[in-house]
Amino acid sequence: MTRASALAYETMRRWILDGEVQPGQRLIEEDLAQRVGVSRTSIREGLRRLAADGLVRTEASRGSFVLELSTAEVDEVFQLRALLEGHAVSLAAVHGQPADWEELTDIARQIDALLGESGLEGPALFARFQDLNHRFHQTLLRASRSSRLQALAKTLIELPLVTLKQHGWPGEVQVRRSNQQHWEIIEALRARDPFLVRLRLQSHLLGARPRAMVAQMVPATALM
Amino acid sequence: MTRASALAYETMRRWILDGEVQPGQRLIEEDLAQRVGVSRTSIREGLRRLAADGLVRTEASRGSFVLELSTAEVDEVFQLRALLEGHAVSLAAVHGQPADWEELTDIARQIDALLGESGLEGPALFARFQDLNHRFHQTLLRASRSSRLQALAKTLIELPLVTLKQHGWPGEVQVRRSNQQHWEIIEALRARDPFLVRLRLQSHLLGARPRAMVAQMVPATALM
DNA sequence: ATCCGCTTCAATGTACACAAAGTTTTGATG
DNA sequence: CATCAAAACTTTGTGTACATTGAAGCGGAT
Repeated sequence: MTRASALAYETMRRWILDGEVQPGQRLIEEDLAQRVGVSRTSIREGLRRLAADGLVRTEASRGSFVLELSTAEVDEVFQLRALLEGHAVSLAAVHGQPADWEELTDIARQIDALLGESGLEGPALFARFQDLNHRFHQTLLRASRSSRLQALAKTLIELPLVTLKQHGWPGEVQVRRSNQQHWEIIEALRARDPFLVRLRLQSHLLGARPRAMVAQMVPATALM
Repeated sequence: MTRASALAYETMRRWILDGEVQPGQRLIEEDLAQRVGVSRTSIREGLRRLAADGLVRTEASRGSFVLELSTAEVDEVFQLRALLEGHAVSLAAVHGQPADWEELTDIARQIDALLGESGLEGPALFARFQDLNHRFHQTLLRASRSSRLQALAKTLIELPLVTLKQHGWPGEVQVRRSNQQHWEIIEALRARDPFLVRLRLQSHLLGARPRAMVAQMVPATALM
């Protein structure tokens, strides 16, 4: 995959993740080709990659549609993330290097700094936090030294982003609590305690689900 | 995706899983188009789907290559299977229906029947067992009622098949032991015991790894 | 007025042709 | 004989035209 189809893929991916196209919306190849400025061939290739990522669903001879996620499905994704990322941090505790802890520490510091800045509110705070938080979790995955696990989790992490605008932004309080948990995860990693770090990461993820979802929770015994 | 590209995908997929093309082998689009009897366009679409499944790796402007898996990577895949399928059976114990248990029982009976047939040896026994075993695990996944989990595990299950011919066939003794464990898994499901069934499934999978791999094992604490 | 079937149209699926990139061969030069 | 560069060739990437399919609109019959 080179210039044109990569451009198509990345452009459309951004549109979906940034909410510029709505969940459930039909994507028409000809339109996309015009808007991105490449041929339908490259658009199609991009759409297939997005389908593989799970960000669009393609029905034969009927077109492609932006992913829609019900609340229950978002919850399902978070549970799977807890499972996979829990395993990842557990591996990270064994195989990770001090350089990994440094990187994580750096990100956590930047989030703290964010909270220190006065005048940073709602959408702006959220966007910056979102980005740093994403990097934190990616770094955790990389520290597991398992590229396959990393790939599996990466796709899951992105899915719920399509519905973000519907859930509203988390408040400053929640960001603060979230980063507190990041510090605790780093601590458990430095101690190289695979059990503790797994539990802390799973609490972190399952506790972070949007409030509306908690009602849809599957019994806890099912996750473990 | 309709006739031509589906044909391309399924044909090539079969070639890879049946070992008719070797791991690491380069796949040339023009050749494939001729052999399958469709245009390069459809071949390319098939190749992209195979890449999404992980069965081929595509390098930009350089071509597509059949997946190669080192022993360590096969082991990694089995560990991830243990993680995901362990979770799946745990969910199945909660959400599964009697009809699911019946289906599993039926498959286990067929495997027993296979062992009863005299004169069934090496390759032939293996092929039949392989198929039934695959159906057993697919049924378990379906019983979890989590389509996403099912999709994730499905791709993992197929990966090690590309190297099967290198590992040789399991003996009748191993098939017998394997199916004994299937019966135990069914028993735990009927009892709706999510913990026990998870442990039994994980033992089943990790114990079934080819002997050569055991040397490459990651410490058990890391899996949990 | 409603339902069925036909026509029309819009969008996807497939093939092919040309462009770009990479690899191999060949030949000249030290 | 080895090395490097340029040309020829092979293969992948992209654009465009045509085929097929599904959906929507129209018209007639009951």
